[in-house]
Amino acid sequence: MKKNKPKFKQIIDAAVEVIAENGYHSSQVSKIAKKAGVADGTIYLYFKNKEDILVSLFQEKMGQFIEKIEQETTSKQSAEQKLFTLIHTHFEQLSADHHLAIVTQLELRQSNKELRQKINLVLKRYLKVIDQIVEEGVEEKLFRTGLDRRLVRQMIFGTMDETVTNWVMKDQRYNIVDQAKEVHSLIIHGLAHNGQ
Amino acid sequence: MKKNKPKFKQIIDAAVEVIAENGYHSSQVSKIAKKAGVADGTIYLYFKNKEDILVSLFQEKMGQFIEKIEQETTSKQSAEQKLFTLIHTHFEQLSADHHLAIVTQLELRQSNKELRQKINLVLKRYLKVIDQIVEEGVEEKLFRTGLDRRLVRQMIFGTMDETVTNWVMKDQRYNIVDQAKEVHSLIIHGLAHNGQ
Amino acid sequence: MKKNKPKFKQIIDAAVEVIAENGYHSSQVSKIAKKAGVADGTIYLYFKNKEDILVSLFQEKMGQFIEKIEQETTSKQSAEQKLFTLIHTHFEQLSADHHLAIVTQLELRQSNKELRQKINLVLKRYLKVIDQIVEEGVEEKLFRTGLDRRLVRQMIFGTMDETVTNWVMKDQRYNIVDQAKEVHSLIIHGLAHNGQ
Amino acid sequence: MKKNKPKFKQIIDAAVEVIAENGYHSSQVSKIAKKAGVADGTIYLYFKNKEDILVSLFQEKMGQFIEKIEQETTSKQSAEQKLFTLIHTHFEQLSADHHLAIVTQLELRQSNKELRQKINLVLKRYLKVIDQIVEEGVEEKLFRTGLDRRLVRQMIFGTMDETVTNWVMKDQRYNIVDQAKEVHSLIIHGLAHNGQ
DNA sequence: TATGAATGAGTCTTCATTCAT
DNA sequence: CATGAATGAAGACTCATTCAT
Repeated sequence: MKKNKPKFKQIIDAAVEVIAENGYHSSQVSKIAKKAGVADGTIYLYFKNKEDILVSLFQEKMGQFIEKIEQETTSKQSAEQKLFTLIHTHFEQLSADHHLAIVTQLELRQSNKELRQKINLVLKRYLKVIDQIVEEGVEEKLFRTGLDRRLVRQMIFGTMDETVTNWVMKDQRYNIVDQAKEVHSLIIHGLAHNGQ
Repeated sequence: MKKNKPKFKQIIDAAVEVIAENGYHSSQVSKIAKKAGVADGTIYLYFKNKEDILVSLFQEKMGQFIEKIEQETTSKQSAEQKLFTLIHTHFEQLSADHHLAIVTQLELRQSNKELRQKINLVLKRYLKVIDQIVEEGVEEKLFRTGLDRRLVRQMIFGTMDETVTNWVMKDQRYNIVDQAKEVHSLIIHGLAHNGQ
Repeated sequence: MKKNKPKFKQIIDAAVEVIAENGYHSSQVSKIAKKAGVADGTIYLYFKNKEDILVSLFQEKMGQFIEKIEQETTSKQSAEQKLFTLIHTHFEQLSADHHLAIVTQLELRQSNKELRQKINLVLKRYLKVIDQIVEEGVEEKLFRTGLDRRLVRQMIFGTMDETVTNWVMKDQRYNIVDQAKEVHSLIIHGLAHNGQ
Repeated sequence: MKKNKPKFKQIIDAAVEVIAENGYHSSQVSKIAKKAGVADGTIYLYFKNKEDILVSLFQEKMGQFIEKIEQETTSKQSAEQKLFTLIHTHFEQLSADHHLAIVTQLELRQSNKELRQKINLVLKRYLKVIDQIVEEGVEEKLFRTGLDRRLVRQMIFGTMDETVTNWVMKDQRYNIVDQAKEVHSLIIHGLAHNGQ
């Protein structure tokens, strides 16, 4: 598994395309191989099995995804700005890669429990970023004290995830990046009147 | 499809059990038939095909699920109370049926796009309940004006859904009903200080 | 197996219709029962099994078919006239019952060897009629001597059968009865010049 | 479908054997694969589906069959000799391959309408050969004028086909090639006295 | 006699994976 | 490293037949 070989990335990129275009269950190894321009057998020189393609795909793509979010957020001053940047960058990146959006929001969820747990492992790094921003917010006295960290994380991630999934299922017909501000506001202030 | 025949429900209940215990991909029709105590062929007297079992399962179980929530919420006075009741009843019902929780949060998501769209059709009724509560909240001046209804709905549903999914993936080791109050608070007030 | 019960004929008539309309392989017992207006199980009070419906169908319908041919031919004087009448009546009867034509020429041939041998048993009576006409023709010195009886029978039956089959496969678009004269002539005189 | 691969022919030959020995309806794909010495899945590298095996079988075998008849007949001078050669070669070839005789005369007729139409397409080439011989016979003034070409073709093909089928159903217990002369005579002269 | 709900044996086809070249 | 032909396990679905009512 030499991850710096061009063929490794070639195959992963082919997999994203094939899965986005055909759906998870119609994405046979042979189809991915064909799109990547290699023989079926070659896949198995770079990946242990089919599931390993998917795990690697997620690691590779989500790795970059999270890295970008880390970069963008650390440069911001306040927790509030950081949270906005996180939401904005999250939406922006998936908006920029339609294939990836389909794959992460819809197709990859059709995998079995085992694969999903490996995916969650990758996501942990993202959740930590969220946790830290929340921590900072509390320290800055921007956020309430006594917040259940896990629930907060679930609200933030759940809201963004549901928002992106709905956008994908509506065939990405509107601009999701535009909604970052409002989502941010909802998370910060909730539904109630500011004054309350 | 004779939905009032006892065998119809027998098979659906067997399907919930089998899928929860074995996972979606290891749930062969023959396994469901065996658990239901009928012959394989009998399944096809009550369901068009395997996918139809899943769609019917979701319709049947979610129908009851949503009905319960509708009942519980309408009796409450304020939008705030209604929202709390919705969250509480949502958690309570899934908490009471561990198998169903696994099936709806994890296994049913492994279905293809087509099935998921049928599932979304059923969910629409639930989303309407949420929408109406939000509407009432705005009218009562409890909630802010100018809220993007779709985003609000996605925050509410996404937060609950993510919360339940995390609970299921943690093997339901803690009491999720206890969290209804905090989730409700997060949705109403967001992260910011009340005083802001 | 009380063959004079009306239901017996009811089922056979339904079978002819169903097979003609749906083809042999799409003619399930349940479909025949429905068309006959009886329950599936009732079929088995009148027939041993599905194959028995087909054998009975052939016996019943071919019995009448052959009987008619026997009647028509015996009244004729010469072997030449008898042969013409046989061909004409053969064509006429199938022409008058399109469903039966489809069933005997196309659909019933899709049955297995065993069933086909039972069918041949029924046909024997017909072949005997042909044989006797040939015999008479030889005695009348109308036909050549030294004819191989079996081959002659095969020529006569084969020609008629192929002619009807072609007509059925061309969706019965022309009048086959009109061809009786020419077929008769071909069988009597063959291809050669009369004068030879 | 790589028709020049040896495995293609291997499977077709196995299919002929299996169908001749077990009958059409007891000829499972797995049985054919086993006889051909390949895995079940290998069948599907060379054939689209089970029906495609049968169509290909008929095309392959009948192609050779007709080609041989074309070769043998063209070298003959008169239409009369050509017709004899056609009948003789027809009988000879099926006589030489007992399995093929069973398959073409009995088993392949158990296929559905769709398949039979594909088979008829292959047969068209054969019927054209017959038509041309008849045409030549008329030009040579050997045959009568005013003959209905289609009926003549049906007499010739029907007689041969019925003759072969009877021989196969009698378990090929006599020598059919010996009958070519008499069949030829019947077709040329019919039943009537030469002198008429 | 008549019903029709229930049975369960039987089979084609797919596709991830291997391995000889 | 790369190939791609070959493998073979696995499963949804049909439908003739039965039998309790």
